[in-house]
Amino acid sequence: MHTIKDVAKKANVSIATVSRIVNNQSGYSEETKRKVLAAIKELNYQPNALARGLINKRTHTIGVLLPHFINAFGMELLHGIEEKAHEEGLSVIICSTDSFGAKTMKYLQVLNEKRVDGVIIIGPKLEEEYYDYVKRMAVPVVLLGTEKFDNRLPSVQVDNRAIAYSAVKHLIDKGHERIGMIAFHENGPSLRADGYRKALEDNDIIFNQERIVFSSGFAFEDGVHFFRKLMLQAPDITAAYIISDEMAVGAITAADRLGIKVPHDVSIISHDNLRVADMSIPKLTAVSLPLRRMGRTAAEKVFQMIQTGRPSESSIMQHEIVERDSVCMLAKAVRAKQPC
Amino acid sequence: MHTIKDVAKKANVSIATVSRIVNNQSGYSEETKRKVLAAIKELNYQPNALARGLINKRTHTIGVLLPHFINAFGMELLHGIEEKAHEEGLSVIICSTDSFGAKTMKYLQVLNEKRVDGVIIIGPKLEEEYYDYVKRMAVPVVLLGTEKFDNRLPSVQVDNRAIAYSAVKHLIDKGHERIGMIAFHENGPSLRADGYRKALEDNDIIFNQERIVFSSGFAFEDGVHFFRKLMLQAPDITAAYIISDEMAVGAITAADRLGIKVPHDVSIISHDNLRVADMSIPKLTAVSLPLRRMGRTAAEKVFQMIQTGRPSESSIMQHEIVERDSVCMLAKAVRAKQPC
DNA sequence: TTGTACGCGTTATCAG
DNA sequence: CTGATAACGCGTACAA
Repeated sequence: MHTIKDVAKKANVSIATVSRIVNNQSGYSEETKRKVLAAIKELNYQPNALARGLINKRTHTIGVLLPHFINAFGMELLHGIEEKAHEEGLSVIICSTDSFGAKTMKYLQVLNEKRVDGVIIIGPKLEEEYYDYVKRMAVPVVLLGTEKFDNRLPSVQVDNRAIAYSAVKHLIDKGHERIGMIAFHENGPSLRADGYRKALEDNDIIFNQERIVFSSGFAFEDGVHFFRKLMLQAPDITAAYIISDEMAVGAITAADRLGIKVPHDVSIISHDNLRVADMSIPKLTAVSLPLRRMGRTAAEKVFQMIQTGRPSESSIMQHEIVERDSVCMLAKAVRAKQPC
Repeated sequence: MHTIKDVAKKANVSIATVSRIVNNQSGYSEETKRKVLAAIKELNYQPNALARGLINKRTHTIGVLLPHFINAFGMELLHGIEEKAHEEGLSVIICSTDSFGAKTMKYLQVLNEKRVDGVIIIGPKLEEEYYDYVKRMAVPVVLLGTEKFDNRLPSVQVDNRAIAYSAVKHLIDKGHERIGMIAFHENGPSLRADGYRKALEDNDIIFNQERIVFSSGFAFEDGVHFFRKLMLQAPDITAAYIISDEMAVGAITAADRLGIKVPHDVSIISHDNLRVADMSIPKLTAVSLPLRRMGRTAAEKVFQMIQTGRPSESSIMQHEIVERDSVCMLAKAVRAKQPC
């Protein structure tokens, strides 16, 4: 591995001159430029980013903390981040912290030692401990998540209350009134459950506690388990809002075993709109989240913050409903005609 | 951000002493150690990895090149890599090169400039250009893939011919003889198609060109498209080997539209055994690849190479067949009893 | 046990 | 236009 010195020697110039040319500043003749470039090519010289970072105080590297690596959800976010980051000349170091555990502080330290230029934290919430640490790191941090948010730090999110509202409203517009929900069990009030309730109230449908069930996860198995529970508690529902695609697929499987036909007997609208939504039978009508773009936006924010030095605004991303085959009109007259 | 100097000053010792303590070498009294540690804690000192890397010539960072970021397949590999790498104190920089394009050389350069300690390249094959470059980088490189392999570099792979053989054999053992296959279209002979053919021959079943169809991708849509094509070309098959889970799910969807019941009319065995395999209806019988472990193994290899300085052996990982509900016995007598 | 001083590969500030 | 030379933050012989 050759250094700038080797190049200087081979080209018969000083290292300062080589540096100028490499960083294309001004102050050299065409002639020397030619010589130096030739030497660089011949020696296959690559500047040492460590030395550069040491002096410039910029590493062109950011760190991404993401819990629950496995699922497609985080994947999409990460993909968006990576894409945008590389466009801006930033490398990304991934730190997968399954279920946001004790490892997180270790990762944060490593990122700090490596002097990353910024950090993106994916996750539903930010532990106080992490917040204190990144604050001391004094580098741009942006939060990327979908649940609560922490307005001490710039973030990119979606409005979960509005999303739930949209989803339930969609069901209502299709003629449903007895609507169930599989929500996520968390400490404190759930924004999604709120949105669900509000949508009902705004449409003069009375809220029934029996029709909402709280899952402990977002996976397929949770879907089959909690859909069964839901149907036991509220057998009269004609539709359900289920907060993840995988769970929705699980629900369809459970329904199948229960002899319930989707959407004929009960319509299902899901959340996220990942690839599976398009692969299930029937295809899932879902609230679509712009995951990829959210990742890109987060990367864009850190980049801006790195450039300007000033904090960025938070962003709420738009969602939309993608209609497919898991929801149908309730009215019997219509049902006959609809390809339900 | 404080430096080793600040610590030295605050503790009234030299930077050499601080350095010794930080890297816990020997040569200092308990007393000074206490003082220094106190100073470190107070100033919240974190060694600068750039400066360290500059002098130690080790960055404790590896790069991972992976094409087709999106799918769950690469995800699992990446997860395994990340897991093991962090266990060994290595950070991982991801470089996503959708469809292994021109960006790859750029990424390689960046990794080189950042002086990563090693590189893992995920992908079906290694372009000559990339090979030349990584060779000049003179850092450990391991290939992680599933198709061909390049014995100039250590790799971790699976034996695709053996896998296809197993899959088809499984079908044969279940009484099937007219077996179709959706293979991947590539330049040159396909290992999987080979294994398929060999399994047939070994069991005295004549190979029929019509029963094999070549897909241009691995996605759901490819599955629906090529399964239809397959059924058109070879309507008499009773089983099929399909080389990706997503495609298999697509095939089931296509079958559904064609009025073909899986596995009742045609059995399906798929490849990879990702999460979807467990989520489809019926659940997919599949050849399971130890993706996560493959990732871990790849990381382990680079780590070993970094430590020892000598090239590692290549590994062929074992596969297994996970029986679920998409394959059933052919014999009619049996079919009645089987939960097919 | 402890401190001094040099080098790692760059960039930037001066002179020339 | 060009070249010494001092940082950047750290590890490590070598000396004390």
